[in-house]
Amino acid sequence: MKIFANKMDLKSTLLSGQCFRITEEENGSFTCILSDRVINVKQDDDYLEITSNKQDNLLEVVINYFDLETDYNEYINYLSEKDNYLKEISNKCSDYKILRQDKFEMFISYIISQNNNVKRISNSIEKLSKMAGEKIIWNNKEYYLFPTPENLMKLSIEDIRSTGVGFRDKYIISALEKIKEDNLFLDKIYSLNTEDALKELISIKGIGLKVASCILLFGYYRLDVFPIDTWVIKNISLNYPEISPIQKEIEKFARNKFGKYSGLAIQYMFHYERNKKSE
DNA sequence: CCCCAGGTCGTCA
DNA sequence: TGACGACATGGG
Repeated sequence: MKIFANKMDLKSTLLSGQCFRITEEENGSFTCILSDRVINVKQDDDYLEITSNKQDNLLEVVINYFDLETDYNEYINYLSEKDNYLKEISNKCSDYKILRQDKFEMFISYIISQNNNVKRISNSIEKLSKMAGEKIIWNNKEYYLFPTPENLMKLSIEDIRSTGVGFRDKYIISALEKIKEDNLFLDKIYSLNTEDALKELISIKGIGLKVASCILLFGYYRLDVFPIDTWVIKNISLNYPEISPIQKEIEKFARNKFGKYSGLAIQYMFHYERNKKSE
C-alpha cells in the first residue's frame, strides 16, 4: 500500500526515542510493532510504502499512528513566534511527528525508561512481549505484540525482573496493581485536565513527573506536557543560559514560554540535541 | 573501575 | 521543602 505523506520524516520520527519497537532494515525500511499488528514502512520521497501482516483498516491505522492528518504548520507557527531559537529548530523539525501510540504500552514502557538507555529499554520491552504478548508470524519471522494488561498481570515479579528491568520490576507491579483495582484507570485519564492527569499518574509508586509527562505526551497526545530529562536540561542551559538548569525552573520556563505546545517544543529540543551528538 | 542512561524513592537535615 | 545516595544492568 502506498500513502501520500509529503510532510513526513520517517527516519527521524522513528529513531527519536519516542517509540521502542522499531527495527531499521537493511533496505532502509522500518519494521514497527504496533498494538495489533506488525508493519513495514519505507519512505519513497513523498510516499510511504506500507506492508503488514494484517490488512484490516490498515490505511486508517497507519494514518493515525503517524499522525498524518494533523497540520503541523499550526504548531510550527505557534512555536516560531516564541523566539528565534524555537523558530530555527521547529522549522528544522517540521516533518518530525508525534506518534499516536498505545497508552498502556507507553504506561509500562516509560516506567522502564527511567535512568535507562534506549537500547536497554527496547530490549526489556521485547523480552516482556515475548514472554506475555501475542505471537505473530510474518514473512517467516516471529514478532510479539505488546502484552495486554491481563497477560502482563499473570507474570511474577521474578519473570518481570528476568527481562532486565532491574529495580523497576516493583514499579511495573505497582502500575499493574493500579489497573487491577481500577481497570478503567487509563481511560479515565482522558477526561482529566493535564494537571490532574499528572497527579493521578504520579500517585503510582515508580512514576514521577518525567515519566508521567512522557505517558501523557506519547500515550495520550497531550502536547502541553514537557518531559524534562538530561538532554533537555543540556539543551536549555546551552540555549537559554539565564535559566537555572534544574527541573523545576525549566518546567516553569517551558510552561510560560511554549504554552500549549510546550511538549512539542521540548521534544524538538530533545531530538535536535540528540541528533547533533550522533552526527 | 568509573560513568552514564529520556528518574524516582527514601532518608536525613 | 531540599539535597543526596541508592537502585539493576549493560555499554563505553
